[in-house]
Amino acid sequence: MDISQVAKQSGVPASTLRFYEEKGLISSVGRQGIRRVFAASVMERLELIALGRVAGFSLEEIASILGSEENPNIDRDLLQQKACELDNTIQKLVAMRDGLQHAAACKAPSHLECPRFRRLMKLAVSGAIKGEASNKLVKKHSSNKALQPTNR
Amino acid sequence: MDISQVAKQSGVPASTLRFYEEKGLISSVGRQGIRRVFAASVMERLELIALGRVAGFSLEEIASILGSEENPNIDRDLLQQKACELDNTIQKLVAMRDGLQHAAACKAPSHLECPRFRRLMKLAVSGAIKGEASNKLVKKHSSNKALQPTNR
DNA sequence: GTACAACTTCAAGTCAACTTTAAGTCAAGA
DNA sequence: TCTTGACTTAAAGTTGACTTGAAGTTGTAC
Repeated sequence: MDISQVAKQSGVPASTLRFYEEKGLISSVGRQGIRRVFAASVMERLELIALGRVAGFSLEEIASILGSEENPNIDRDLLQQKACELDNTIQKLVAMRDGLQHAAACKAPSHLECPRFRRLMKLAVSGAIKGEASNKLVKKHSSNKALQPTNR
Repeated sequence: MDISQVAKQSGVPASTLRFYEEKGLISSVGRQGIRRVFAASVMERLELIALGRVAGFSLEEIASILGSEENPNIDRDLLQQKACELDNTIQKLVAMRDGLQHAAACKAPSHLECPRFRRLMKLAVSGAIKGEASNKLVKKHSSNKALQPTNR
């Protein structure tokens, strides 16, 4: 596949594909003349990258999770750790979704005053402020300093 | 509360608090001389903001969800829409978490080759690439240009 | 009453993740 | 052969979310 095919099929702009290649997130199988040639499997990788972004991981983190295309990563501890981080995130988002949903239906003058909303948010919120930094900072920390507790 | 108290208790730097105030995300109840004075309720708001960030919303979106502190937003359609967006995100993240978790335990040489992993990811991934842009770009489009198609 | 730490504003700087631009390369059709 | 259009690189520009710095102000401890 050439870059424009990948771009068309994936919806990811060619400029982004080049950028991702430069960052080591994807790789072309070779060149035809000066032009990149991609394997079909790059599509799957792009989807995983997109997913990782939705999950709040940085490109650098995604790279470390996925490893190189030829020699994929199997750092099981890292995977498990990311799964945990994600699970924490999910729990917050679920509470927030429920909070939003309730707020949309609630007749209280302001959802911030609705006790149900506040209770839901309390659930979601525990540790959210420090939690927010988690995807970014914990990674940073743990790559610098080894096993820090998950709770920050 | 003065800004340093809020900063200390919330973990949010004073510079960020000023930045958030400038952006209309929080507001001080007044000044003592030149210095901001915050109501205790700002803590709750900061937690909601942090949560919104984790959920992948931009500060602008969060502002529109929360409304002003005195006159909070009750655009129920918006809340419902955000709840839906969040639900889509959550579903992807759940599949991804399960995928990561499985990959961490799986004995296949590379998780990209493990059929279970691939099946989980397929679930997560459907629409992830276009989905990723949703929180950011769809908002942009809809505020700039009215109804543009979701695909960029 | 004065020193000074902690606040203030405003402007500029940083960082990640891209996008855009300028200048060049090349395969293919008229 | 010559043009054209899709690719190429390298560098600069953009955006969102902050952070940092410089220069000024002020409440409080001495």
